[in-house]
Amino acid sequence: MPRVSDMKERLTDAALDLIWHNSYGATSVDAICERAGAKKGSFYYFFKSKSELTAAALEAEWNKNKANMDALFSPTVPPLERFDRYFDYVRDRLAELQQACGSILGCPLLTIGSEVGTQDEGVRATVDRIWDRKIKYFESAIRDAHAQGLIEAPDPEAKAKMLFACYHGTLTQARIQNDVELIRDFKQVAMDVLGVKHAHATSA
Amino acid sequence: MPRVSDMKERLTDAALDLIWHNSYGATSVDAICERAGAKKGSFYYFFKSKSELTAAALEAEWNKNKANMDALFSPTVPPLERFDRYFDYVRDRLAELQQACGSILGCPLLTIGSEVGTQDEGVRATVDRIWDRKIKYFESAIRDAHAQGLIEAPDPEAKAKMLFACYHGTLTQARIQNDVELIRDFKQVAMDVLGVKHAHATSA
DNA sequence: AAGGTAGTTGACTAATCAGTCAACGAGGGT
DNA sequence: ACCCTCGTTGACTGATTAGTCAACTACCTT
Repeated sequence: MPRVSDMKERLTDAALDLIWHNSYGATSVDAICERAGAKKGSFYYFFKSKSELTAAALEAEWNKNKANMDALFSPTVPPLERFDRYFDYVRDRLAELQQACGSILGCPLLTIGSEVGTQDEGVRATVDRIWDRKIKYFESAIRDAHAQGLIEAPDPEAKAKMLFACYHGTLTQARIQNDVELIRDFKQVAMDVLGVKHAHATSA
Repeated sequence: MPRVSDMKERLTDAALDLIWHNSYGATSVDAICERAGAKKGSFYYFFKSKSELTAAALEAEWNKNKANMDALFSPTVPPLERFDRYFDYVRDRLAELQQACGSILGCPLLTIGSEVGTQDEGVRATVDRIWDRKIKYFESAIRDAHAQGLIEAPDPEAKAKMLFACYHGTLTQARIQNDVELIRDFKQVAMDVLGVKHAHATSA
């Protein structure tokens, strides 16, 4: 057996998978262990509770995705196009996962945050922290778009927050109705929320 | 003991309360019984499972709120004002509940739907059904606004769906961050999504 | 090659879970 | 006064839950 173990990562991967597919409450420590190929004792060697593992799993997921997000929201990309690329990317990824598991899964941050936010401050704070980091991509793109005169957005932070919330509402509706197309339709809504100037036709 | 019992209603009330405050997974049948002042046997006399009770609780909540929704979205009210009143109403109600329980609770439909949607088809279908009914209020207001030339919305159903999704995203963000003010800010976003014609200033 | 340490094991609690059941109670209809 | 039935009771089951623990293993350092 290797001196440096990959068990911690196997556990966070398994946890995020199961919680994202099902829910926090419906995912037992036993199930996580089974999927990770770990025994109970190993679990509690690395994490002192299911709650702490969940927070760790969310952070691990963030770290995995960060480089990707950096690329999608690269300042070299025209600001409004960054949103387009991001929304397309998420939709494609969720469609892929749907092929594999039958369900549109939405965003784990929202799903988990909404479920345990009022009961588990540790997980809630983690969701909040990562949420803020992701909003920064939106905020920066909005500020750039404003600077280029593409939109009128004197308060990029507020606008980013709102767009982020709307996007997650759409992802969640897609999860509940198991319909990926809502995410495609959102791209126009995003332009409306951003107030893209040359958009006269608000629907289409 | 009364021939006609109010136990069924006590159980649905207790269930919705607990599930809304916490979550479906974190709410046990025992806890529901305790709050309703019922014994286990009574519970399973009225409902054959926790899942069935949850669906019934959501329907009961809908029935309680329907008259109120009808009033808020009365055709006698100017269409865009209906949204204003509705958003204010929900914000006030959530702020009230926050006083009582310390948390912004968001919308139980989304919270429950997002949590159990992939695992419990009965509850998911119930959420979906009620969701559709509520969207009809939006749809009708949008159609009226379009007819009056206040907005450009050739597809009121799609627009209503999108606005509803955005609104629920905002409610959920408010729940996760325990911040009611997001709901106030949403009113401007709603106007953007609707594409209200005389809105040049998209933020402020 | 000796020992320390990072990691692993599986059996073990004690609590809680959803759901069952046979027996009981109190009205209302006749 | 009768029974019938709607509603109630609480003890029960068996599975599952999160979390504990002392013993064990294999590698790395020295």
